[in-house]
Amino acid sequence: MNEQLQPLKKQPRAGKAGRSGTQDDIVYAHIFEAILEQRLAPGTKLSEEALGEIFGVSRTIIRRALSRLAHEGVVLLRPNRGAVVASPSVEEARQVFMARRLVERAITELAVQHATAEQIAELRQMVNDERDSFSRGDRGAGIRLSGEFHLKLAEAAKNAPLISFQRSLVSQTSLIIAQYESGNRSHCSYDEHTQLIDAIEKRDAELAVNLMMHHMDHIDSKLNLDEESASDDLHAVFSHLLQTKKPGRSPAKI
Amino acid sequence: MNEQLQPLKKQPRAGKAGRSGTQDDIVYAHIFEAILEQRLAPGTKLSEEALGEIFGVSRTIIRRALSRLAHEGVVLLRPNRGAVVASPSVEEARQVFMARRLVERAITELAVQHATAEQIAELRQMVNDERDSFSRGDRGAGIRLSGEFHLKLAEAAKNAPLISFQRSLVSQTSLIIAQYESGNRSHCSYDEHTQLIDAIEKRDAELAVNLMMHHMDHIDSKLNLDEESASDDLHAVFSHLLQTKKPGRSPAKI
DNA sequence: CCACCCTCCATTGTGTACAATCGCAGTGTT
DNA sequence: AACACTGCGATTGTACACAATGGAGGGTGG
Repeated sequence: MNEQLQPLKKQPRAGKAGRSGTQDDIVYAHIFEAILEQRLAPGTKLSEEALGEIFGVSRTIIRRALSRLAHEGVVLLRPNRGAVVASPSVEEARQVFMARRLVERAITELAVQHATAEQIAELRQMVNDERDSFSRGDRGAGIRLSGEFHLKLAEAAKNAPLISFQRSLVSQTSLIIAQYESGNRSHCSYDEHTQLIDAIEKRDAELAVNLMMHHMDHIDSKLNLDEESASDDLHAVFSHLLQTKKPGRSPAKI
Repeated sequence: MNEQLQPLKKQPRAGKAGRSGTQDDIVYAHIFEAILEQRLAPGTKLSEEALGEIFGVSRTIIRRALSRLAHEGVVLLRPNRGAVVASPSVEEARQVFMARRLVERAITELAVQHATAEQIAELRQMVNDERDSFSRGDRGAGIRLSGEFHLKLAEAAKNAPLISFQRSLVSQTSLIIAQYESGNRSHCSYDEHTQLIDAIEKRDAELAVNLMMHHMDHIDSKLNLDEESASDDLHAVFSHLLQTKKPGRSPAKI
């Protein structure tokens, strides 16, 4: 319980996910990354004091980071009860995916119009990084980089509200993938990302949109969202305990 | 400087925009409403201490409310410099409107599928309130209610991420309308809202979407987004002071 | 007279103490 | 034995004190 990172007071940019300036960004990034890499399982309680001790900052900072994570839907903030890692239900996952299809289509069309050569180069670089991560077997980094690819694409679309929305959707998607992805398959084949970049570079809007939609299909076909897997329905979860002897109210309380 | 609202400690729901429980919601709602009603002009500085004194709470609460407003794009939060009422540029306004078209189309289609009779009744009630506000000449309340109508519609679409995004877009749109709307015309003709509800009730998706798109057209056609109106360009703003005698640099300081 | 710098003040950023709240366990009652 | 109630412990919610930053104004030197 006494371990603590270096106070991270002003180190310009720390380890892996260390972003720009302020402390909350660092805390935010570290927690987010831990969630994506499944070092923090859905439902895990995120105590302010414990986190504060770990990162060497006060609860004030932690609180801001948690608030931001909650706003993006990665963390659930229950009043007076503290924060837990969100555990999206199948229904919530469906809603996120529906919204993403909508946004990704628009983003793709806009990116075809506005992406600069420089941005396209950056996108290619990101795909490389992503491939490296997967070949190293670093699944968490792979999921994260794959998300950052889609976020970068949103930036190429040059529409601030869409970028902000996409950030939230990508975060939640990453969490959903971490939670629901079946087996060990690489979830976001970088090959599709490459093809997509090619289409954008050729300014072929129709092709790019088609590729993106197929990409979306692939992503959610790899998830076990089809009625099975972890359910919120207590009856379903404990159905093996339910004896079908009498249809009375006996199983009502576990 | 000494005036202060009643401490608003635990009054279940105060005045006009008083929402659910906690204090930040109240502060948030009051500031937001003040911005919409143009009692707070774009660019106005929002000092934490001053607001804290006005609402009778500590800076902590104010800070949270401001942070939330900033996240919705209604307030601009400059590090170490404090918060100001956002003053969206023409370009930003365009981006918001583009995103709104996208979202409203999806919301309309989903609402046609999922809206319950009860929700439709609520929507009709909101249109009535909106009409009342405008006939009373209460422009601020009108803009706000009109926004809430679109938000209610989003709720009928039953997609949490879309609702959240729509909330942010509606907030920003309201600010833009307050800032750019030409003259005294009612900006969001409740008539169009009524027609839209009718189409949704008849489950006519195509008609509903068409009406919504026309509605969007109307809204931004009423705005002076076409290069003119309140500009960021100081030279343009103060052009009436510029004497065309000499093209020297004399007018550089007012 | 203008430009630069330096000090001071106002305001925000952060840490921490105290208060309020919730969940849980122990106890008593039916 | 099961339920309800009450007190306790732990954790979050709020306020406030102090530190740090940025801007404005005055002063000095060129």
